[in-house]
Amino acid sequence: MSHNLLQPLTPVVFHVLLALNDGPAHGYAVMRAVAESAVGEPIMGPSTVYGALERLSRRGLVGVSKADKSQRKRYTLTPAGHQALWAEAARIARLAELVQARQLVPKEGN
Amino acid sequence: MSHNLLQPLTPVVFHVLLALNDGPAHGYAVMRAVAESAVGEPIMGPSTVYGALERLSRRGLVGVSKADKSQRKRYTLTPAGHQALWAEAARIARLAELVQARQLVPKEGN
DNA sequence: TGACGGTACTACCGTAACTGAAATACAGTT
DNA sequence: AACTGTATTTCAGTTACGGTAGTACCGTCA
Repeated sequence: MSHNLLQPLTPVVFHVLLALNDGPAHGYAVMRAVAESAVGEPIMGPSTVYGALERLSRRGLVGVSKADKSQRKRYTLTPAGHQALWAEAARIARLAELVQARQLVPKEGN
Repeated sequence: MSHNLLQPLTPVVFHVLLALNDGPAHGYAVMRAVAESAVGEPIMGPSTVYGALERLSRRGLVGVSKADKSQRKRYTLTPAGHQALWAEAARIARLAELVQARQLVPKEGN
């Protein structure tokens, strides 16, 4: 088993993997999905998302393939990518408990 | 309401603020607290923690003062720091729900 | 047809953050 | 005096992030 050596994930990376967890997609679709799941967080422009996809593919967490004859690329979550996402999900769950336990989580409007 | 312009927090920063939430402390104590609350995440050495404290004080999220005649410095969470911590706690809670909703969160040992 | 808006991706580049390694300093013990 | 543990600093290297901007393709609607 052993760990993958990239934890914790940065926000972009997490949202990108989360998007791809719903199935393969091309970059632009990932961008939209990220924009949706990351409401409240600062907007992530193209370079941020595509940059993350690029880095992730270099590290083997996502696979890339030319979709059709168009300019599009199809990004897919690899097993390693799944694992990284799970690990991060677990981390987040742990942090959420921590935060609960200490009774942070205030209401909107401090 | 309005946002503070530094979100999301990086892991170090989050754990540091969390540590200081229990009350003022000096750097070394923060280091130990961080090591404790960040179990499972990669170990953060002195430069990481002190570096974060330094940046946080520059941004006014923590205040610094000389403790006594010793070399120690006393770090305190400012109101802005509290707010940032709350905001991050809220973000984490949101992510945890997201993760729940999508039924990530596997069991230990994948 | 030609302007326009939406889709889809790429390139460049500065800033800032993180982190390892190592050095310093002081206090108390042995 | 050597050693251990506390407490902090410095330095240097890498990487990620994110802005701005540019390319390209497609459909549509006047």
